Amino acid sequence: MTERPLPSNQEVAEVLRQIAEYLEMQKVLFKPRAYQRAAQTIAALEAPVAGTYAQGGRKALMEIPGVGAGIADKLEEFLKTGRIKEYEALKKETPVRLDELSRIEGLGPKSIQKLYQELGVRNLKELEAAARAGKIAALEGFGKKSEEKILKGIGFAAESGTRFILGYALPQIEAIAARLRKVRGVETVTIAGSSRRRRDTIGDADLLAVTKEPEAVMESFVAMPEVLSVIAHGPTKSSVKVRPGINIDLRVVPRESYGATLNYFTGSKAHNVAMRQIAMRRGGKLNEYGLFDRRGKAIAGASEQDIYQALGMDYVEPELREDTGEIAAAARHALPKLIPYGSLMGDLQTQTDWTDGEDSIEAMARGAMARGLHYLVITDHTKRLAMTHGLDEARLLKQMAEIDRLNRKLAGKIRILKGSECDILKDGSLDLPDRALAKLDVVGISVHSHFNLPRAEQTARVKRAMANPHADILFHPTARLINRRPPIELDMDEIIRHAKNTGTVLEVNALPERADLKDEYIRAAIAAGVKLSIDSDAHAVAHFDLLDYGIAQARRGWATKGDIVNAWPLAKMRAQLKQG
DNA sequence: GCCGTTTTCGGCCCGACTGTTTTCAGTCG
Repeated sequence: MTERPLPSNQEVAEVLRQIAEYLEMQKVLFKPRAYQRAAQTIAALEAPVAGTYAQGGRKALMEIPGVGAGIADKLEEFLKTGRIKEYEALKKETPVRLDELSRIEGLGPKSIQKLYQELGVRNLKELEAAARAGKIAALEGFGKKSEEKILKGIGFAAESGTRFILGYALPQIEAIAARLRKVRGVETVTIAGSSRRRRDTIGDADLLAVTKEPEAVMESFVAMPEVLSVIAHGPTKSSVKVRPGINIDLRVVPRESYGATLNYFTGSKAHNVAMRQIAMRRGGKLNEYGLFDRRGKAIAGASEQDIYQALGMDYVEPELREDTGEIAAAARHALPKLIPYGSLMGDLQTQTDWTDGEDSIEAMARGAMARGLHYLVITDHTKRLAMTHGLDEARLLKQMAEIDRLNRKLAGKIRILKGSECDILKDGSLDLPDRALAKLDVVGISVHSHFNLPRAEQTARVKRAMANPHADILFHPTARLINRRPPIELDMDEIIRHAKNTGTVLEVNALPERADLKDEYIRAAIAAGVKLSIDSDAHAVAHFDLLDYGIAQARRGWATKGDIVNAWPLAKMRAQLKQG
C-alpha cells in the first residue's frame, strides 16, 4: 500500500464546503450552514486537523467549534480512508463538476442543480454549449440576461483558469522542496520560476537541485505521495503533476553552473534576454551554464551575484526581474532598497468576530503580537454588508469601548487602534456618518457592491469616497478576486492622482486571492508620491502569516520602507493619515 | 448538523441586489 499524504486543512475544508453545496442543492435546511461553518473554522485553524486527530482522536475533533458528533464522524472517515461515503453518494446523485461550475459568478448550487436536471449540464463545456444554444434562456427561472451572464462568466474563467494563486500554491511547492532536501545526496534545492519572482499567480513550478546522485533523487521525486501523475522522468529533468493540478519540474544542476541555471530558470524571459544582450555587447556569452568571455572561458556561473557583478551590474532581486527598467537601474547602481520581508510594524486591516472574522479582538491582538507587530487596527465591516453582521454606529461605539478596555489590559505590549472597513455606497457616500468616523483612529473605505458600474461612474464614486476628510485608506482598491472576479473598472491614473491630492493611502491587500493593488499600480502610485499600506485583511489569527505575500507584491512594485506607512513606528504612521 | 446567560429541543447572525417575476428565489461571502 502506498503512503497517502495527510490532507491539509484547506483540502479538508474544501470537502466540507462541497458537501454543503450538495446539501444546499437538495434544499436541505440548516445543514449546509453547519458544514460551511465547520469548513471555515478548519480552513482558519493553525494546527493541521490531521494532527489534531492523530493526537486526540474523535474527541479532539469535537473540540473544534462547529464540529459536533456528525461532522467529527465524517472527518474521522476522511482522515482514515481518504473518502466519505455520504459525500460519494451525493456526488453520484448529481454528477457535476462543482469546482468548475460554481466558479461562474452568479451560479450557485440551486442553479447548478436545475441546469443538471433540466439540461444535463455537468461541466463548463456543457454549460457553454447549452448557453450558446439558447437553452438556458428558455428555462423557467432563467432568462436572456442570465444566459448572457453565464457566457460572460465562462469567458472570464477560461482566460484566468489555468494559473494558480501564489499564496495557495507556494506552501505546497515549499513542502515538496523541503521533502527533497531531506533526500540522501541532495545538497541544495531552490524554487525558481515565477514563484521565486513572487508573481501573484503561477503557471507551474521549477525546482533546481544540486546533487551527486541525480538518479536516486529523481526516483524519490516521482515517488512522492503528493504526485498525481508523472509526465517525464529522466536523470537531469523530471516533471510531475501534484495536487491540485500544478506541474512541477525538477532539474539537477552541476554546482559550478548553479547560479547561471537559477538565473535562467527564474526569468522572466524578457529579463534573461536583456541580460544576454548585455553579455553579448561585452563580447561574451550568457546561457544557463554560465557567463563566458570572448574565448569561451567561463568567468562566472556558480552564483547569481557573480554573474550580475561580472556584467557590471548590482544584484537584481527576483521580484524585479521583469525587464521593466531594472536592468538599466542595476547598471546605474540605482535600484531601490526593497522593503524586507517581515519588516512591518503594524497591520491596518483586520476583522474580528464582531463581524465575519473568526477570532476575538484580544486573540487578534495577541496573534499580531506573537508575530512581532507593534500595533494593529481593528476594521470590522459596516452595516451595508449585512451578511457579515456589519457594525452600525451603536455597535461601533461599543467596540471602541472594548478596545479601550483591552488597551488597558495589554498596555505596553501592543497597541490596538480603532478603525473601520467602511463600505463605499453606490453614490460614493460612506456607510457610517462622519460623526462616527471622526471618532476612529483609522478609517478604511472599500467597494463591496455594484462591481459592474461603467468606468467613469465607478471612478467618480470611489473618488468621492476618497475625498471624505475621514477616509484614510482605500482598501483593496480594485476589488478583484483572482480567478473569480475581475477588477472593477477604475481609471487608476485618476485614482492615484486623487490619492495624492487628498492624502489618501492606497492599500496593498496581502490576501493571496486579492493582491490588490497589484505590482504595476503600486509602482505608479510610488512614482506619484502616494503612500501605501500593506495589510493582511486577516479574518483569523493565522492570516497574519499572509502579510509576506503583500510585501512580495509591494517589492514587485519597487516599494521601499519609506513608501509603506505601516513599516513605520506608530506615531509616524499616524502623522501620515488625514487629520480630523 | 450544531449549539445553549433562550440550555438537551427548537432555534439557526442581519439584508441588498439581480433577474426573474407580479410576490419571490437565488446569490453574495
